[in-house]
Amino acid sequence: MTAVAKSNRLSRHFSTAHQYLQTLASSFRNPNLLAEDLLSKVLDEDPGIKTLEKVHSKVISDQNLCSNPSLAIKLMRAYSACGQPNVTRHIFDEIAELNIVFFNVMIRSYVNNHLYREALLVYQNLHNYNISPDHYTFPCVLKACSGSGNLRVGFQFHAVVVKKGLDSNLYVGNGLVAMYGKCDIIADARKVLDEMPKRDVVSWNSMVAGYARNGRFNDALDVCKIMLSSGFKPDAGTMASLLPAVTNTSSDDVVFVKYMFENYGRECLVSWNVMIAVYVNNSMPAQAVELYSQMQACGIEPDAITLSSLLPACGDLSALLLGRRIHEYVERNRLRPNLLLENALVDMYAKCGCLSDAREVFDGMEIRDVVSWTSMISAYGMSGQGHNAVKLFSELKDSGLNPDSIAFVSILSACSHAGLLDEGRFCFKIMTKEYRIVPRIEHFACMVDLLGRAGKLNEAYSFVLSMPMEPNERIWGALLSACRIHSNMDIGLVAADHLFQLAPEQGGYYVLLSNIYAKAARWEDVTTIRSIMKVRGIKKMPGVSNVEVNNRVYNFLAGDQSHPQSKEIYEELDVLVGKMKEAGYAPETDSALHDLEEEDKGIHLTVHSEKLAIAFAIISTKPLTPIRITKNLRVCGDCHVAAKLISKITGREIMVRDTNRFHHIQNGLCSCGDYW
DNA sequence: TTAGGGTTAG
Repeated sequence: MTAVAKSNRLSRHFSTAHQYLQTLASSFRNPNLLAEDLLSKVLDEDPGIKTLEKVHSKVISDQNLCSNPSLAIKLMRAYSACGQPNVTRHIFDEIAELNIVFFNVMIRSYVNNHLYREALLVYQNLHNYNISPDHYTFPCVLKACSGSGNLRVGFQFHAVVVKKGLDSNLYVGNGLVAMYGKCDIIADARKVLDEMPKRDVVSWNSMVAGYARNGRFNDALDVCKIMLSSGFKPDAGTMASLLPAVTNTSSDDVVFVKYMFENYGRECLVSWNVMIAVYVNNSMPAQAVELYSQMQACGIEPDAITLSSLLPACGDLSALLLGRRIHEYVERNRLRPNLLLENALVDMYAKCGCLSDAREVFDGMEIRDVVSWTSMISAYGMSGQGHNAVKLFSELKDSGLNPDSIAFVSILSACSHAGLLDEGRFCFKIMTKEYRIVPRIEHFACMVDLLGRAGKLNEAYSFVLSMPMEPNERIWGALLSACRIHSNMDIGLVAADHLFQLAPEQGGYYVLLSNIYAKAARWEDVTTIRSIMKVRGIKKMPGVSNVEVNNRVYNFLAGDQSHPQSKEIYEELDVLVGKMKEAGYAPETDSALHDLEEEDKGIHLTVHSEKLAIAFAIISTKPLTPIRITKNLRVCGDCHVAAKLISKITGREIMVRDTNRFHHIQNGLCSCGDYW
């Protein structure tokens, strides 16, 4: 009986690695059972590190097994799969008679563990043993080149491959296409592909990936079409390859990926994951959530990648109930620890305004990276808890991790929202001096916002003028916004002038300027701006408020009457306004003054989208249930006052997330301290 | 043996 046949026979009797191990002891007593077969089988079954170590010690303790090359190779592979390439190396170094297979396994172990330099050094060592690399060696070392950005060595390998006549090998050709694609030498990748005598789906997908990572969606698409006409069926890998080209892209591109998904991918989890990611990366969170429910209806179980992709959509939509369900699923299916997934959970809770839940996940993490810290810092920042953000930022610095550029955007923004002028200035200083991070325009925008909100308008303006790059819309926007808060006409006009050049179609800036004029009682100028807007056909983006009630997200526009319970909603609002007036509420009836970021001028303030969403939540949920609103524009001053009063009248906690931040409103007070 | 799917700011 051959070894394979014996092994197959054994595998019918012993279905798990655990059973093999249990039988192992008896195998030494029973000469009819070969220890080699048993150990070999255990190693083939993806053993965990503990099982692996047991097998390893058995091998070491037996003279015959110790010199068995097949077991040695399997041990090397298994350690690599457990993320322990150093142990793989240790075994490799002990082998008496090395051959190309040992070298290939060693190189692959390093590459799979991202140790590209080490992999290339092992390749160099081949010459000392007079061993020639083969068609298994090159795909691996080519990957080491692209992984380490070592294009020069990549070119050398290509020359060696041609010299050895290995360029006609499918795997080597695929390796070359992938290497050139990842090193952004797309023309060379294409040349290799075109000259390959034989191609498979991996060849095509590697080319698609090359174009996609260079943002060339149309070329990637053309390759898909050639692939189809050559008789190859795109698969989940094709979709996954396309993904980098389909972020913030046109709706046509999204439609095409959807077509691929519908026709070639509905069977495979990876395709669902890609399609969800495409929706999320193109600001289509509702479609991502919808697709996820279809996926569940099809009986396809999500994995950690599905959920990490979907959680940002929950955050965007403030879909807390779905977010919580996902969290429960993660716990139930033991998907933790998983750094990316846990980071996504922290962020989801933060975006849903659940700071304590976010902190609980953060505190429970075994390993945290700079993304984890940044998510938590910005969670505090968004909620106006600047001091907590500063405290956590200081802990991040002490943790041994280095805050990166994004972490600094978060902390600067947190300082700005909380009016922490000195702390913000300090952070900007250490970013450049201590961490040697070159400030990007985002950092400057945060500083302008910080200085401007705090009333240091001249300093903010000087800061803008001293910037090493051309100020953009965000910079002037932050300055104009600050000028409105502090009624600074001179600087406000300068900022507005730039904004009308940079973004002439953005209605919001015209409104901000008209607010400044109105506050200065320059009514003629207010009228002029209104007429300019009318003549140019400039409209404000309509305000939309979302509220999650009974597992569904409802949208409201200003003056919305489309909801089936519209009559009850307006009746409730009337009752509330009555009570609010008793409590001293006076609507800001002067349109120019309250016209911050709000909806259509023709509609009365009481029917702003936030108010409708609040009234709907009140009649649809049990008393004292917290209300969570998400708005696509900044909350207007009148709605802020109204929400505070409603929280006092109804005893409800009201959380409003607008484009900038959170307002946690309770018992008549807001977490922003009216600083926003 | 080869490709390919995930998290953070503004």
